[in-house]
Amino acid sequence: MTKGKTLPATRALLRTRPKAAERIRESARDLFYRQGIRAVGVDEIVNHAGVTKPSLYRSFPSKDELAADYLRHIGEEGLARFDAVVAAENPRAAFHAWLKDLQRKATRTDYRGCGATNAAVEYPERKHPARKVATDIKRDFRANLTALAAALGAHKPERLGDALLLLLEGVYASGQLFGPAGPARVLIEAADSLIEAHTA
Amino acid sequence: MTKGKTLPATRALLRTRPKAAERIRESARDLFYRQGIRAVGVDEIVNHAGVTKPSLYRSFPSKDELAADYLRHIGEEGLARFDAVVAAENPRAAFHAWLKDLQRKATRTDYRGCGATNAAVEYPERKHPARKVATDIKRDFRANLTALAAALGAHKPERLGDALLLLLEGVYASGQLFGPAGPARVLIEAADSLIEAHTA
DNA sequence: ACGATATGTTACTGACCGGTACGTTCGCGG
DNA sequence: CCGCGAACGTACCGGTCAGTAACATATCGT
Repeated sequence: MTKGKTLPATRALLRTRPKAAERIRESARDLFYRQGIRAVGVDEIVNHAGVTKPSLYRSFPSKDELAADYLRHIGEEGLARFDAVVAAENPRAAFHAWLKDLQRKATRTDYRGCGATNAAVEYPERKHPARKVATDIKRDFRANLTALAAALGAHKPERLGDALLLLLEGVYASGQLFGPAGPARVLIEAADSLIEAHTA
Repeated sequence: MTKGKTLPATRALLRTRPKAAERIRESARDLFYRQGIRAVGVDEIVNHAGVTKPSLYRSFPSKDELAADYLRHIGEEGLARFDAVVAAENPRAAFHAWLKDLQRKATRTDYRGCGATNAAVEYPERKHPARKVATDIKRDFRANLTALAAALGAHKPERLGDALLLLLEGVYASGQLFGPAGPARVLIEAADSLIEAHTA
């Protein structure tokens, strides 16, 4: 015990996420996205994950933080996919493919929009953990759209980026309001019109 | 008592909405919009209205139906305002004014978007009373936008209407995500671009 | 085989949820 | 001024919410 630290390296290595926590994460993602965060209780999450409540609270300090974690995952995934578009050899084509993919998803009957936007709707209070993550995601997304607009040769990248952001948020919202025959069908031609107007 | 009906006219007149119910309606509108429907309990509503819970349940069968009533009010108000735009002498100018007004509201720090869209986010289940009203509102709104697009001389009114719907839903969502400096600032020029592309 | 770490089990808390049985006050017509 | 019904309040219900305490067991590297 003379100033012994009990193997710090081992401790660091064993810090890999255990199995129960990961199951909880996956269940939370599924349930939070499909039903909304407020609509899902922690009991439902642990049942779906096949674990018990104490396991949840050993890995996450609260339901709010679990929701924030769920949103962080959304943010990382979504922003990474968009970074690839911006950095693509042909940004125009890459963006077009990205739009087609979004259009396909947004016209499915069970589409639920953007989890981050939905979370901001559910938690208007700005200091809420989930709300804060959602706001950060959208800030980054907006910056990415500006970068994309620049890569597309826009005269005013911020303004084209914002116009595209309006369009995309519109797809997120209206995709879950109208079904497969919703307004998302005009997404690509509308995006093209905006791009055209900013690059002519 | 010979077949006496006890003054039917008087009864009909006294059927005017009593005071408590109207206070409840107003409180519900305020709280539901600002905080979201799920976030507001019936106790908070009746406290805000200065009445008691039984008064609420005498005028409304359930919280869900009160939420549906709140949305019906939103729908009537919003659709009436938009009908005036479509039927205006100069639809283009009337729509422009409508957009400016929306832009002004959507860039306020406490903006909370469209109550109907928010309700659909909070209640994905399609058979929920609030969700049903929200869906109806959006269906009518979409039809109104198509009518507006026709009045603006669009070659394909449905497609311009849908494009504008995407833009507007985008304003609703991003207005509450970004503050006053949000992407709603490009709303009018984006709408003009879309209209231009469909009327050229 | 050991010790540490991860997980399960059970039961519980206090707060809050939507909703209701029942008593009380008010206003108006006779 | 009485009586009667409409409007409203008091007090409560069972259920569910997020979160926790205490203890038993499983798993794994060494």
